[in-house]
Order: sequence, then C-alpha cells, then structure tokens
Amino acid sequence: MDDRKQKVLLAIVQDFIATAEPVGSRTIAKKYRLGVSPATIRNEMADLEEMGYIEQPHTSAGRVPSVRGYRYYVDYLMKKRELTREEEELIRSQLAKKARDVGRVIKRTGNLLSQLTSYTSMVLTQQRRPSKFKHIQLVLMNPAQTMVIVVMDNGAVHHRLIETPESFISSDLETLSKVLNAKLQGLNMNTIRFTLLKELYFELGRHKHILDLSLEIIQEGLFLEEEDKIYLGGVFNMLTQPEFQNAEKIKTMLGILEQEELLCELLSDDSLDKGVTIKIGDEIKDHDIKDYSVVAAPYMLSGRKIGTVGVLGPTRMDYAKVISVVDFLTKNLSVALDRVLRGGGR
Amino acid sequence: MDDRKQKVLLAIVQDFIATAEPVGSRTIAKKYRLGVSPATIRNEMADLEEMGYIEQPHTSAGRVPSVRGYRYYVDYLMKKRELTREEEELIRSQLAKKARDVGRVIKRTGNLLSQLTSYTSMVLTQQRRPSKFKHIQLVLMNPAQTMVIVVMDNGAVHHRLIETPESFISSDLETLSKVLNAKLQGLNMNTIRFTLLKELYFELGRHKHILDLSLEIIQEGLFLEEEDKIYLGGVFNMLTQPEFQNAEKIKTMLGILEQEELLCELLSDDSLDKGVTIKIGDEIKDHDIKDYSVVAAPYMLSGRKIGTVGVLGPTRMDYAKVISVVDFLTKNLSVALDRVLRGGGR
DNA sequence: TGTTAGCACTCTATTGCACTGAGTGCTAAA
DNA sequence: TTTAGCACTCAGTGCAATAGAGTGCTAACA
Repeated sequence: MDDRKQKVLLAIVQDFIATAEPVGSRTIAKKYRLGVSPATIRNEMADLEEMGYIEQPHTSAGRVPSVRGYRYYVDYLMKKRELTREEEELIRSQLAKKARDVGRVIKRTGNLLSQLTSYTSMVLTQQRRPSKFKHIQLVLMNPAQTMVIVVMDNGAVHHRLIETPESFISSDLETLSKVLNAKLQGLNMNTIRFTLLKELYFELGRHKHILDLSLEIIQEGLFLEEEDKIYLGGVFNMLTQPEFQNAEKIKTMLGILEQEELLCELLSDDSLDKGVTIKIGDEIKDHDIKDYSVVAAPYMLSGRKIGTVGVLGPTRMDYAKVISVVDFLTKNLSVALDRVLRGGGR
Repeated sequence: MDDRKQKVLLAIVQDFIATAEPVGSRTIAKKYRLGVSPATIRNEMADLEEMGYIEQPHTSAGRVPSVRGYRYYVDYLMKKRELTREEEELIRSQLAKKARDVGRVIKRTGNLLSQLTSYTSMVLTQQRRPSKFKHIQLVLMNPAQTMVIVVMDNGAVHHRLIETPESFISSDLETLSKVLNAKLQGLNMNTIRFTLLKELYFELGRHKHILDLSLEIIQEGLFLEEEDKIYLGGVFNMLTQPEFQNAEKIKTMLGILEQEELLCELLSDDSLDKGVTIKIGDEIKDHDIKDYSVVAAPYMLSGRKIGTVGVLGPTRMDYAKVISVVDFLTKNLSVALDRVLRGGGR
C-alpha cells in the first residue's frame, strides 16, 4: 500500500469518525489537502475498495471504512493522542476522591470513562485467585441468631446469619470459633474435606447444626467466589452518537448490553495481555456485535490483575482518544484501589 | 358517571391497553357489544372527554385514556386478575431455586418480574434501621496486613484490610479485639464518642494507628449504611412495546432509568403503605416521567419492610396483570429471602 | 327524551412522482 | 500518471393526490 493510499485511507477513517457520514472524493480533496484532484482520489478509493479497506453503502454514496480499514488505521496510521490537561485532571481528581468501598470506586470509574469518551463503559471485577481459609468467627447476635463470618486469605469476607438454639451462649461460640480456627488454618477445600471432618464432628458433635452451616459457608468461600461482576455506565450517554437516531439500532445495542455473560467473556478474554486491547466489529465472534468495537485494558492491585476496564462503542469510535483514556485510567485506577483497600480510606 | 359511561370508558381503556391505538366509536360498538350504535357511543365519548377521562390525539383519531381515566379505571373499573397456574408456578420455582446471597435473589426477582410483565422491573433494597455496634474482630492476614471486621446488630458486616506494623502478632490483635468488644458493646455513635474515646486511647495508646482505623470503620457502619441500592431488569424487554418504535421515546425512557436517585425516591416514597401502590403518569412529580406509570409494593423480612419491588411501564400498561404479579411476587419474595438469609442456603 | 342513521368535515398516513444533489466510474485529453 | 468532463446512479426531499379512520352535527325515529 503506497503512501498516498495510506493518506487517503487515513482521511476517510478520520472523517468518518468525526462526521459519521460516508466520505466522498471531493471532501477529501478539499479538507485533507493531498494536492491531487478528486478524480485521482476516486481512483485510489477504487483500489482501496478492491483491497477491502473501505466500502460503499450504495452506489451514489461516499466510502466508509471496513473492519479491515479500521484495523489498518489502528495498527499503522493512527497517531497517539495525549490526554489534555483537563482530562488528566478530571481523572485524577475523581479517583482521588475518598471512597468507602471498591464498588463505589468501580462505579465512579465507569461513569468517568463514559463521560470522557461518550461511549458505554464496562468495568469487570474478577476474583480468580484460589483462596484458602483464614479465619472463622461466630458472633451471637441475639438469643436465637448467630452471625457466621468467614475470612479467606485473599481478603474476601463472607457472612451469614443463622438460627441457633437458645441454649447457646457466647462462650460456647468462642470455643467453637477457636477450635475451628485452630484446625482449619490455611487449608484449601481438598485438604479440609478428608482429614478433618470426622475429627471435627467427633469433637464438636454437640454443635452439629452450627458446624454444618459453618462448613457450608467456608465451602462457598473456597469454591464459589470466582465470580465476575460487571458494571455498565453511560448507556444513555452513548445515545447522543448519531448512529442512534434509529430505534432498531438502539434496540440491538441494548440487546448486546443486556447479555452480561457475553460482555464478561469479551472482557475476560483479554486476560493475557498487559496493555490495551482493541477488538473491532466482527473480530468479535458474536454476530450482533458486528457494528461495535471494544477497547479494554486490565487493572491491577499489587501487581496482580484484578479486573478489566473497557469501552464499547460503534466501530466508528474515536480510537485514539479512547485508547489514551483507557490506558491512563487503568493505570491510575490501580493506585486508587490500592489506597481504598489498604489505607485509611482516603 | 352513569353505568353506560363506565362501560364505554372501560372499553376504551381496555382496548387501548391491548392495542396501543386510539379507540374509535365503531370499534367499541363492534368489539364490546354495548347494544348501542356508534353514534350513541360518540355522544358518550364527547361527555367523557369533557369530564377529563379521555383525550383525542387529533380530530380524526379515536380516543385515548387520560391520566384521570386510567386512575378511574384502576380505582373503580378494573377487574382483579388472578395469576395463571403457569405464572404462579414460574414464580414459585424461580424463588425456590437455591441462592447463595441476597443480591442473587434480588436480581432473579427483577428478571422474573420483567419477564412476566414485559416492562422494566426495579428492585430497591433499603437499610433504614439504625444500628448499633455488635462486634469487632481483628484478623492478622499476613505480617503486614490486618483484616478489620465490624458486625452491627442489624446484621450488617463491614470489613477492610489495613496495614499494620510487622511487630504485631496475633495475640496483640486478640487482646485489642477483646478490649474493644468489651468497651463498645451495644453502643451507638453518640454514646461512643464522648465517654469512651479517651479511656480507650489511654489504655491502648500503643496501638493508636489500628485503633483509629477500627473506629473509622465502626463509624462507617453506624452512619453510612443507610444506602439504597436499586436493581433494574428487563430494559430491553420493554422495548418490544409498540410505543418504542420511536428513537426519541426510547431515549427519554433510558434517560429516566439512568436517574437512579429519582427511581429510588419513587420507590421509597411508598414506604408507608403495606400493599401495592400505583402511580400513574404525572401523578409523579418528575416531568419526564409523565408517560409512565409505576406499580410498586414493599417486601418484608421477619415482618419488617426491607425493600420495594416495582414495575415501570408506559401509562398504557396492563395494570391488572402487573398488580397481580407484583402482589404475588412480593409476598413470595419475603419467604424466599427469609430462607436465604437464615437457613442453610437452600 | 334518548337513540340512531346519515352526511359533511377534518386530519393523518400513504402513495406516486418529479426533482435535487452528492457521488461515482469511465473516457479522453494533458 | 493525473485530471477534466460527463453520463449515470441513487437516496432524500417536497408536493399533490388519495384513502381511510373517525368525528360532530342534524334530523328523523321510537
């Protein structure tokens, strides 16, 4: 692909990203000053179309980038864009706000991302680390109920309120807690099951009911927490994009957004990479999603990946901007999370 | 309002609910067999319009119920609808599924509700009960980090990981936990602040850092937990309704749904009532929402209201059906929650 | 006095049609 | 190789005619 073709392709992609209208040869000649006439550009465009980089919605319309065209643009033509002072400032200040829990930070991140890009943001939180039992605590809440709290070594805390016979008193529970803690310390599920159960039941047989429930909660902690949660932000925001004049388009889009599993898969799939990943149109398997692109990047906590941030928008999205925002944001998010999860909360 | 007028109004509301098209006099005469001619019905309709129960989109269109018309229908004309076997069965089976946590049940409820009604469901969880301190537990996770867990008497559990000096050992933390538990038992924030702080700091001065953080977490537990969370379901679902052919309508609707505070307010506002509440169109203050109605009802846990379930749909919604579903669902939800929060989780 | 048939009238929605303008591809000249 | 010129295509727009749904009113009827 010669130099001029690249320039023409770049012009088409940029213009289409900016206006959402098919781009004609005249427009390019005028706006992008390639020093040649529209006719020449038409010839180049005919070539580019043959090569599969651009398409024509109908005979009398201008050209539109194809998925392949976007891909070429993203890989070779696109200039890196730096964030403006204001954008950096906004991100920093939002993430610096004191936040009480992770959920809050996640939500704020999503909104921020959507606000900066005008597309829909997705934040996935992953918990993939296998965990071990760390601590159990039984707290008598009232004569008939006990709170069972289980702490895993990866910092997860599970709790549930259970019914207990009125005969229980605080010190019973304390003893029980102590024994369980001593016996189960640092074990994972496999180890717990075979060696210790009999021993435990023998020793604490009297409290069978509570023991059952406790073990069940521990089990949950060990097995079931590998769950991804996804947060979406700025759906309404994205509707200001010109492609969404049409009710059908909106419906398709909402249809995609309601398939949480699909989105989760989309985001967790990048898991290998460290940096920003870009998926364009039908590079994604799902058919519905052929007119959309996703820009995603993982975020870390103490060097370990704990989730992914992504932006979903039309294939026509402003990749340069989105990429820079996602990149900057994920880096700063890691810092912010560290502060919330560790420090004094501010 | 005489008997025949009621019949005409009923016919108009029913037909409009079913078809979403303005209803003409001929249609009523034919489909609803009132035994009079279209001309007579036209006279009645003119009266009903004058009385404010129906409206005409334009001169050559049929009539459409006004908010007042819907209100009259809901209050006086509507026949109670029983759920079908299948519907009841579906609700029962979905709620009977074993669920691991409340969030899961809430989500499932929302989806169920939306599926049954074809409108958007909203589930609000409220935590309005003032709580007292019940228990604090410090767990050493690794040489440098400690997990602080605070249990409130209403069953809320708060936790956070904090940094601790390496010199700490498990028994330090145990002592600390014990003292804090003994001193702070059953207090609310006001009491804690004045009497005990000095005493505590004197006694445990050596551990000032950890004490500060612990108290902060307790404080959060006491003050900040009055937070409502709302879950929305089946937004996409609702788009199958004929009013959403138009992109603008969809945007307005999504605009409403993105205002979480507004929705929360809408649902928490019914807090007084025990049963199903119906708000139609501009009976709701917010202007955007004038074409929508909300049917809501609270759900309970051990006799105390802990949240609200609602359905948001066009004013033209099938009230009879929605009301019966919401009613049945909230009643069963209470039972299901009880099982999850208490029992063995299934 | 209430009901009904008939009719003129209103207004929306649809259809067909001509026209405009953007944009192309091709050809021939520079 | 580039460019000017030209015929051609096709979506979009505006306009007029038409169809159809529904009304309100009047006068006749029971």
